[in-house]
Amino acid sequence: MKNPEDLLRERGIRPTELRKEVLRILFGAGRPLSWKDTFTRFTEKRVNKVSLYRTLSLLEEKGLVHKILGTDGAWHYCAHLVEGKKCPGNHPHFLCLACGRMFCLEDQPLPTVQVPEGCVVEGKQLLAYGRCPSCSGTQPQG
Amino acid sequence: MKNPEDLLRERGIRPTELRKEVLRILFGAGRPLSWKDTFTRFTEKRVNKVSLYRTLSLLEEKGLVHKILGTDGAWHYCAHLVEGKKCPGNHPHFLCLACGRMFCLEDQPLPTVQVPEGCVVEGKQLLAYGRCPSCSGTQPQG
DNA sequence: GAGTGAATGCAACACGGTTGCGGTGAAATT
DNA sequence: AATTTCACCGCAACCGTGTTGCATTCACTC
Repeated sequence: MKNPEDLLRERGIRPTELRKEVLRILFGAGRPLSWKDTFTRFTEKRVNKVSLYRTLSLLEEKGLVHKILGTDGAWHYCAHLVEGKKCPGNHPHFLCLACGRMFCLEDQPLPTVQVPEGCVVEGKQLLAYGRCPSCSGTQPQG
Repeated sequence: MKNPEDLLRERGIRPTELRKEVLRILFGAGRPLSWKDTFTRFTEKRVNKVSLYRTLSLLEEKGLVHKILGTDGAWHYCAHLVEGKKCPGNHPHFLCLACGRMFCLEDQPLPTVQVPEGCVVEGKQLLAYGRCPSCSGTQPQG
């Protein structure tokens, strides 16, 4: 896997400490993180809230991460790797309403959506929500 | 079509003027309206913002309308009729990023989503977004 | 090392939505 | 009809997510 610095340089983004650390956090999580999730993982280093918002937006604009809107109204940013490549984001997601964690459902494609004549589709997202194994009380192993 | 008062009584909801008017607005629109959309349609009568939020939430809880989250983070409430029955909401939606209007795509079902073992799905939503015919500059008739 | 512009930090704001509480008014009871 | 009751509504204040404007700092270039 490429290190955060190289990933940033490839895209013409100046590889600052903040950006590298955010990438490390997102790749390390392996699932989409909200701004809040990311913020709380800066325990020691205390990051500025605006800088974090700007960094997440930048990474998304430059195509290094993808974002998904949760039913809680918060964007979740995802940078995990799939078969060595950055997760492309074109798949459904599952949001746990109890703990707020979001998961990528990478094995499934997004369906084709038929839109009315003249509509131009720029993107789409499919979100399932409910309870994750940890929160449903019906975990496979008891 | 039943009038708003009967619809409310059937569900054990006290049929106040505000609730009847909100239902009239939502049924009249024929597409999902945000709080803001609904608010601005009270031009003459000026409604309290909190009461409108509470009314929309109540109608949704009681199953008279369904709600969809837009990429702008705002909920859209829908109460239109399909073949004489209340629109059930289990279909994709299209959101115009330019004008903010949302449309139901009733002819299509929501796909089945395979979730990890132990996950409990309570709901799902499929949102396509982009530009509606009025905003895309590619309308069928010029 | 000086200059330059991007990146960051700070304060304040915008917007969608909620909470607490007090007043009002319609329905039920006497 | 008067009283009681309680849902409903309105007001003010607040919360969370995210943005904007501007000053400062930092890193890269020359």
